[in-house]
Amino acid sequence: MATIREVAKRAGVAPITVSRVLNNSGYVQAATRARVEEAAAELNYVPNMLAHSFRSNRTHTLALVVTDITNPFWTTVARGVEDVANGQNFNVIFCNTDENPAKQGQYVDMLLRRRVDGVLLVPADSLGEESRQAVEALQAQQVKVVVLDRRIDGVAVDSVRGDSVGGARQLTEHLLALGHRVIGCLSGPTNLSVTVERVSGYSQALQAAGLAVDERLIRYGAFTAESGHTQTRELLGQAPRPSALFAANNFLAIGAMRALREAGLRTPDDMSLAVFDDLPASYVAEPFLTVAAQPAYELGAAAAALALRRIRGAEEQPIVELVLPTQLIVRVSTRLAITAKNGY
Amino acid sequence: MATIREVAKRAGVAPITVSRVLNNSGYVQAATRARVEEAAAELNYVPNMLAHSFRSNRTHTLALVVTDITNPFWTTVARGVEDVANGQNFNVIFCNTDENPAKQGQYVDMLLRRRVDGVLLVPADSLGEESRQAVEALQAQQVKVVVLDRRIDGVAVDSVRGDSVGGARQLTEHLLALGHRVIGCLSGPTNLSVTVERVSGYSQALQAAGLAVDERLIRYGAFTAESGHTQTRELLGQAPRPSALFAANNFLAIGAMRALREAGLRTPDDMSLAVFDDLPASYVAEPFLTVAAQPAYELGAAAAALALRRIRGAEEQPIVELVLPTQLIVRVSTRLAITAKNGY
DNA sequence: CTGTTAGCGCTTTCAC
DNA sequence: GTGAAAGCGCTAACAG
Repeated sequence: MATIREVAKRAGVAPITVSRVLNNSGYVQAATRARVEEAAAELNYVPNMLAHSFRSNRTHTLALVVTDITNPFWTTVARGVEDVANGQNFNVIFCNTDENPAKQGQYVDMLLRRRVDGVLLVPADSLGEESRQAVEALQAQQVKVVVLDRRIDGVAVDSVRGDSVGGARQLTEHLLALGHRVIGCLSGPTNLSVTVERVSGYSQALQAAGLAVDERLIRYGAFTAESGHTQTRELLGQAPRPSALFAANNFLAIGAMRALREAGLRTPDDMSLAVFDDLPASYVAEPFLTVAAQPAYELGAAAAALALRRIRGAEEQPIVELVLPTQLIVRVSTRLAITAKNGY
Repeated sequence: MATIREVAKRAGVAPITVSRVLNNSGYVQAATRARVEEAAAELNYVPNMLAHSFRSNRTHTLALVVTDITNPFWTTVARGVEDVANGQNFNVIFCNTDENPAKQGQYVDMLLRRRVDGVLLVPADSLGEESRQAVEALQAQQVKVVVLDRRIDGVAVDSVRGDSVGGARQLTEHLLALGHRVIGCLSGPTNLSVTVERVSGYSQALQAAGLAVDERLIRYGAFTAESGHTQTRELLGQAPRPSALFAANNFLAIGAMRALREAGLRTPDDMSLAVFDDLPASYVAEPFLTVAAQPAYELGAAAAALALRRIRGAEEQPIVELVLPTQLIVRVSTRLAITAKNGY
């Protein structure tokens, strides 16, 4: 495997000149450049990026640390990241934490050893101690960090996320406008900012409508179909029984729909369902759920762009906190309460 | 940032001893080891994997080159890859080719420069020239390649894929057993082995049942919802009109369902639908489609394991060609032809 | 069991 | 514009 030295010899120049040609750095005469390029081609030269990275301390690598790439939301985010990164000659390493801070910590160590230039982090426990430490550990080694989707408090770091409060409020307002007065809230783990914010958006909408927030109607759990199933069963088994559900994430909604079906309830006839996060159009033949859609691709793309900007040297710029709006898409899983079979 | 030299100085040993401790290579006395570890901890030492990789020519990195990570099938494969890789201290770089051989070529160049240890490649044009060249270019630089999902002929390379022929035959036999005699076939690009094999499985089942293969019933296109939509409309607009459809991939089925709905046809009452590839359970509230499910996670895991095995030095082992069986899951999108409204 | 020497392939620094 | 020298941090090869 040819080295830069061999190319230099063949072109009759010094290695450094070859380096300058290949990296487009410094001035090289057109004729010299041509000779170098010819020599490189003849030798089938493949630059050794390891040596390059080692020497220059720049790996041209981003890491995307998500909870589970299997969730279509993260998949779409990932695609946005990859497209932007690839466009700027960066590669992306993917990591799944499964919402596990310990696993997140291991990944952070690995990424530190690897000297990745930037990390896009979806904190496993955004409101906990460990995620903040992870960010600080990364930043201490000059790794550019962008916090994705969730908020971490008490640390100066760029962040990109969807408007959880706004989206939840939109959906709840929509349900209220349809006449629903008893609205169940399915949500996630309490240590995540998105849970807190979405429940908060839900509560805000109720209060703005002059309604009291009934804690019995708010469930917490995991952002999974199983948890959505459990939470829904709990809500169905108690009084007051809701005429509509707000699901704080797509998987929760899937579980809710299963529980409703098992209980012999139909959506939207017996129960309206409004959901945070859409499913990609290619997954569903007949879009059905009323959702607050986050711009998943754009979130990923923006986060990558932000990280790359810092990596290119925008160190002095002020911290960026990007909150992208959600889009309310009314489909057929929600309907007027007055027409619902249960009489609300 | 502390180096191995500083750790060595602090521990009163030579750098190489520190290296041996950190890499668990060679013998080191327990006491020495303890001192080194203590020194490393005190200095908050983070090994420089760049230097390590550069020197040892091993990056501990795998690349997964798929067509589009946004397809839930690839997402699941990716998860399998990542889990196995991470378990052996490897990281994974993801690349999307969008079925574009040129993009694939660019990625291969990049991965070559990066000196990744292994590449799991879903060839963009498996039956074309460029994918074979990509594999050969990689192998020429000692990169371990595993071809995923699709077949590339004429090159000695490990491969892992689902049983396309068998799965397609299973589904078609199922439709035949239900009494369907005119079965449409929606399929993908002709330059992919999976297209050829799935159409072949479809044809085999027909022939085994003593039926002629009617070319008018076989459509080709892209593995997308849009194409499934188009292909279905074409089939609906011609004679003989099928009473059942076989879709060679999940996205095709989504498009087919849309086209059927637009045409006022219901599944399975007016048209049975059997599909290659399942959707992950967490995406669908009510699993509906009769499918031949590929073990997506296992495919990814097996491919990663195979690559890692080669990387660990199983150079001399014979070429492995792993074909994992599909599982027929009969749900409610297929039914007896005799009961169908169109009178078959 | 531990150390010395050398060098991976490239780029930084300084000279011309 | 181009080059010579030095060295990034680590480990292979060989001593002891």
